[in-house]
Amino acid sequence: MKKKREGKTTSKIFDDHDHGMCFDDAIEQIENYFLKKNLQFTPLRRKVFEILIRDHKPLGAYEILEALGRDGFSSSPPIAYRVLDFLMEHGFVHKIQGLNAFIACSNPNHSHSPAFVICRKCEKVAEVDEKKSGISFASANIENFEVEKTTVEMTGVCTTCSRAATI
Amino acid sequence: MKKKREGKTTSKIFDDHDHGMCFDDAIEQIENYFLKKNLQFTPLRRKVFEILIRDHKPLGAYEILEALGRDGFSSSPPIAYRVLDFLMEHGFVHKIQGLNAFIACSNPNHSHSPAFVICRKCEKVAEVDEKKSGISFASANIENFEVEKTTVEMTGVCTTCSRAATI
DNA sequence: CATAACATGTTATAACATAACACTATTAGT
DNA sequence: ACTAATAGTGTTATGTTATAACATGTTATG
Ligand SMILES: [Zn+2]
Ligand SMILES: [Zn+2]
Ligand SMILES: [Zn+2]
Ligand SMILES: [Zn+2]
Repeated sequence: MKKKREGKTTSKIFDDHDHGMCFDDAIEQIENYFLKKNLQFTPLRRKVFEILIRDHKPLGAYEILEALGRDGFSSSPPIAYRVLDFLMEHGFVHKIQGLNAFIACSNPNHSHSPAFVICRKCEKVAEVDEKKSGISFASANIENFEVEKTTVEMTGVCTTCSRAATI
Repeated sequence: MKKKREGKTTSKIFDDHDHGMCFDDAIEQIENYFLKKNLQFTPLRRKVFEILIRDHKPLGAYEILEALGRDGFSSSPPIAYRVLDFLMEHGFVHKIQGLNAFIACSNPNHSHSPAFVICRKCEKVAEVDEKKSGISFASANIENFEVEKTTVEMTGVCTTCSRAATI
């Protein structure tokens, strides 16, 4: 019995989402990055990234594994988790904590503290930057603490879904 | 084989943590709230809250279950999850997504969007408010989206731990 | 080519969470 | 007080997410 995230259709992430780059651009960017950093963009890593960037929505690790299996790759859990960890280290994938799911970065190649907007009805997710979100981390200096990583997720309902509900 | 969160000592949450209220105060506040709202502060709910407020650190659901078992309560998973859901609904408990753990609220009885500061070394957690965190949600109005709930967690290293590392 | 470092494959298991249903206790009407 | 409805708890089973440990393959380097 599966939980959520199964038959949802995908399109633009929210009406005003800035796709930023298409599939090909994303692949090219990650290729260049790996080349520059002397990292191996192996078939497995490429495939995992392709699966995530394909329709650019959050996928659970086991959904990614299924997709890997369909494409002839091994599909035991560590395969996915290892590659996801690697891609996250280099900023090409983020984890959505509130969904236990992973999503391709909308804005790689510049260091950033991503924030996510998550519709709890259609489960679309948009990655937004500080300015767009209205959240500022700039002054997030807690006394006696060195912040290394921030998790910011805003859950709610997108206009499309709230309109649909009132029809 | 257990994972993290096992033998850590507890004291104040970070050096400058404002406890806000002691154990007895916390219990009194929750009692009053339940009374006012005509909710049942049952022995089970009281015990779960006591376990969490006792040393005021994040606990996994299964740690709470163990504590319940030790105190003569049933300790099958739904027991903990149901009570935790209930306490979270009413703002007395928060979930720390990055730790899959639950913590008693440091500032109940006023609606708030909590932010958490998490030391990845000692796993102490402080609940901070917007001003203290330097994060402002005030203008977090995303176009085409109604934000209902925010998750903000800042992970890093507290001064105590970073000092300990350089000795 | 040796060898070290990196990457992947595999099995097993840990850790976290919920579904479904039974039973009990409390509350609300009559 | 009786009864029905609701809320709370108990129990079993299972679903879901993630990691440990170790084996094998692959790639860079001297
Ligand atoms: Zn990003
Ligand atoms: Zn939506
Ligand atoms: Zn709180
Ligand atoms: Zn610390």
